[in-house]
Amino acid sequence: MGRLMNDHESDLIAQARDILKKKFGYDQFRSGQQQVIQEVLSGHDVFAMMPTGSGKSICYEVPGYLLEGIVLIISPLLSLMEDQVNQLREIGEKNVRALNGLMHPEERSRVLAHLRDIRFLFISPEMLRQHSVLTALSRVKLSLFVVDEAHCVSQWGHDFRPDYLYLAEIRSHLGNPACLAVTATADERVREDIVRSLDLRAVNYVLMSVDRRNIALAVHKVKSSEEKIEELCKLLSKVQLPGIVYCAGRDWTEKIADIIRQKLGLRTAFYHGGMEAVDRRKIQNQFLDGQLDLLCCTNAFGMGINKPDIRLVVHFHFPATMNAYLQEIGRASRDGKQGLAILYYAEQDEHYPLGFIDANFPDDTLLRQVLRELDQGLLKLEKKETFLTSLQDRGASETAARFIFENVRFVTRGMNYSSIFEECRKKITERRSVQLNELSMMKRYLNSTTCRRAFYLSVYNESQSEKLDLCCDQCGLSLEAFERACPQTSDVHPEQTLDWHQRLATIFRESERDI
DNA sequence: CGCGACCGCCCTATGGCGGTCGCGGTGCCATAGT
Repeated sequence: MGRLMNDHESDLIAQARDILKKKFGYDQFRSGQQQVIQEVLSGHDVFAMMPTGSGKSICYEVPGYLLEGIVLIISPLLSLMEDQVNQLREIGEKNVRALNGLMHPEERSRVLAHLRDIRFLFISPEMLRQHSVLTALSRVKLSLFVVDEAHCVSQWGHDFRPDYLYLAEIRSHLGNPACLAVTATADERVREDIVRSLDLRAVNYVLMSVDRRNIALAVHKVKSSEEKIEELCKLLSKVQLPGIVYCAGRDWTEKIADIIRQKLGLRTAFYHGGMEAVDRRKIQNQFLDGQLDLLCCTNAFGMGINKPDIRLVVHFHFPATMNAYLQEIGRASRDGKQGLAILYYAEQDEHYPLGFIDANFPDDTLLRQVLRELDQGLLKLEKKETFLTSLQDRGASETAARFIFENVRFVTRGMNYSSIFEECRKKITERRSVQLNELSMMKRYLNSTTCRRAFYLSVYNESQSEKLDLCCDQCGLSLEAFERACPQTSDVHPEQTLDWHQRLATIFRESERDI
């Protein structure tokens, strides 16, 4: 950073620029890319925080052509992997493969048998822990160990997807290739957590601003869900679309999609983790293709989505952390045009995140019971699936069941069960307090009486450079002002919009009658 | 934590009320059994 390049380094960069032109057709690196690539080519561990859409993938793709060996990319979602593989195929790269559980076992073996022909290999953290995979990979040279969407390490590794916490061990087993961790959102605590979990050494940080100056922000405090729906309808008839509505629960995504479709006639769909993979793919594609005006979804939607013209991100319920919030609103207006992020907040909404935090961990009674049964040999860790099912039968969530499994399995023989209990308790208390702290930061944002942007920037140790015209509700932004600055274009269902004004009038007449 | 679904109670009606209980969001992979 700021230091002068030596001859060797400038030579590498010249080569990198050559690849960028030849393979990807770009003349210049975008902000951040060159710095990351330079550090990667010099063999350093790099932590990069770059906004989505800034060309994160170039940062490992270009080095892939200059370094000897395989670029291994750890990717959190199978659908994302699929997209990433296709993108590389589109530029004519044949030596790119994914390795995951959806593949036929035979095909998987074939990939492992011909690793030397591969330049880019996409893989899930779970697959990476398989013996056969690890053995095969340890026999070849890896040029780079990329952790894509690296916030998952911190967000999911400690409970939801524990395999994320084994990446450091795996990397060391694979001869410690240089590591590139990339994400769009990680505050300082999350960054430290990622660096520690991945065991990054002498790490170079490339941190770009998280400020999305073209997204106006607002928090709208209400009393009830009914009021939210009313406000949402009003909003949707005034501002530009397409948009996303984030809800805390699956049921709400379906309910809101229904209401919007009926009341406003907008092309609306819902999306959540309870749906079949094919349906999810279908809805995602429809949204990307511009066949939908609005998508109501849980936090299942969004990772790896790069649709440039999303104009609106609504939070019908607030997310559990500021990182998640930034991640979600950051999906708006990637094309640089003006966008809007509006959050509806009712105090009772807090029960969602509180409930989620609770469901992540076993309660004391279950924990004690399970440990006693393990001690007496009534339960066995050797049969993982049986163990997990047994815990879930007693009311533990899948995550809580796995929490016990992961934390008990490596306990040394000499340890007695009451001290294991205390160890687990300690860990639960720690993790819970981390999550409660993040929630309380989120609540501070919601209740903030100063500039929203200044607040979230301060969470990332940044400060605001200059005042924006369309900043946030605390800086005087009103829906009317926003509407004036960004009038709804009439190409989105004008007849239904008119229809809605008539219906709104009818609703008001009806409610007057009720009073 | 707090919601909504469900149950049982009231004691002669098909409803309303209060208590209890379970659930809630994110996704990999395996393996057993057809």
